[in-house]
Amino acid sequence: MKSRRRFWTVVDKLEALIEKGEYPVGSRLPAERELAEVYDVSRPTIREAIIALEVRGRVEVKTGSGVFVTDSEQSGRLLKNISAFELTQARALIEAEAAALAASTIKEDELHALKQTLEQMTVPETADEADHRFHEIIAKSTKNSAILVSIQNLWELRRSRPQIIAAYEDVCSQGIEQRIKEHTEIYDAIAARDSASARKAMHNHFNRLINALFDASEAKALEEVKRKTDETRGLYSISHLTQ
Amino acid sequence: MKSRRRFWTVVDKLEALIEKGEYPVGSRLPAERELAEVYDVSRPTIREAIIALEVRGRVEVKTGSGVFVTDSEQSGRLLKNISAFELTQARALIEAEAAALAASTIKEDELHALKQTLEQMTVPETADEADHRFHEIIAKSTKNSAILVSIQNLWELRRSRPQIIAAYEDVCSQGIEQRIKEHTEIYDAIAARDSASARKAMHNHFNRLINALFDASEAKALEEVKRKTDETRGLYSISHLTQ
DNA sequence: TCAAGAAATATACCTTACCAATTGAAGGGT
DNA sequence: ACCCTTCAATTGGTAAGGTATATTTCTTGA
Repeated sequence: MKSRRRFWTVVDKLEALIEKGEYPVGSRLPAERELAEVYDVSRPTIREAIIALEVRGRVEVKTGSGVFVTDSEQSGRLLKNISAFELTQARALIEAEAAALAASTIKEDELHALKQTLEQMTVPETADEADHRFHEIIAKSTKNSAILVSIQNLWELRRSRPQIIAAYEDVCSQGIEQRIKEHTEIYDAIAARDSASARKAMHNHFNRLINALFDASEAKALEEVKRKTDETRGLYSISHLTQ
Repeated sequence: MKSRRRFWTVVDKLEALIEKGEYPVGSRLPAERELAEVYDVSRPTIREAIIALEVRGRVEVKTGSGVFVTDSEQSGRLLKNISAFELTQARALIEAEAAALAASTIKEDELHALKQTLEQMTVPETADEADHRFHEIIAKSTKNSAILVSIQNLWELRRSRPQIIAAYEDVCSQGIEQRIKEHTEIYDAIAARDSASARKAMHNHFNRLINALFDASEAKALEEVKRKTDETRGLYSISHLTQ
């Protein structure tokens, strides 16, 4: 039941070579016919593999000239090294602005849906999902798809990185009333169409999260690590950005 | 200088049909040979197009059975409908916060590199590239990878959507001195480690861009369209968000 | 009648072989 | 020194046909 299509194996091999630095950024890959011979497949199969790499953004094909390694695999590398602190800070900045914007663009039905998530947040089973929906409704209420996808991307990041999931799990379970209180403050500000307060409330929400993350990591850390953490706490704080 | 490879046009057409609902989620596409006949290309070309769609996650190929439309084209659908206004507003909000953050996290060498881009901006040939680097250096200066990738994603969006490219081209060419002045104000604020001013300067920069975009679209629009544009101008304005 | 197995069919998979279009460099003429 | 032509290398694209796999249809036996 193997039977992966042949070009995928070629894609994997070429991608590995690019990763390894065998084909540096900007360099040209061997000609189609050479690759066909090396990997013992036909030329169309090589073409398919190269198209897959092209769609993935790893290479660029120049007609009559050759296939060249693209620069872009940097962002993929970046994604792997994002910490929970960075993610939270980014969400704080972006979602605070989204909340401020939403305060003036949100519609009644969205406001109603937002209030409903607050109620769902009191039930432990649906709390996490409600949290997600709460932030997503605000993002959608901005009526700006670019902001929405930015926030969705960050959420996806949180969902997909194991280390970040672990970090959040420690934090979310504790302080349920606090969590609801913060979300309620955000809701109230948006419902009152108060952009500045909405921004502040969202900042406050995430600032508490960041500090909770630090506390959690502190609890786990050894003494010498603890000292380092304190030093960098200031770097990821957002409290000084509010006014 | 057209000469896009043939399979891309097939990809576009198939994607459009999927988008349109001609091929609903879960349904099977016509056979290779049929598609080859319909679009008047060879079967390998059809195969290439399908592989591109597969890598993009739009379809799934089942050997011996057919190629089926995949469910998860949601976010891809969103990306297609982002207007230049939305993109600019999103950049305004996010990059303004990035600038505010960078004002307290930027290092001397980054500040130096930032100043260099200002000089390159005076040369028309390198102005656009310098613009890009200017914003990228600020993003990197935040020392937050999540913010960096968010900003990079938005830039990639600007680079890849033809309609957005067109909209920006009309605007960027005009008012070079103004553009440099705005960037200089941003630089000065960051160099002075003044977060609030940096945010304000970045807001100002993008706010001018948004209005220029509206003016450009107004110039092209007919009378009745013009009226509508005026009505929605308030929706994408960010001036009310600054303090 | 119905269910299980076998054959036929439809489909994607992969290859070989060929020609066309584009690029870039080498070479020659001014 | 410069420009133009030519030519080799490369990718772009096509045609035709055999292979492997999945699905459907048909046969056959209980």
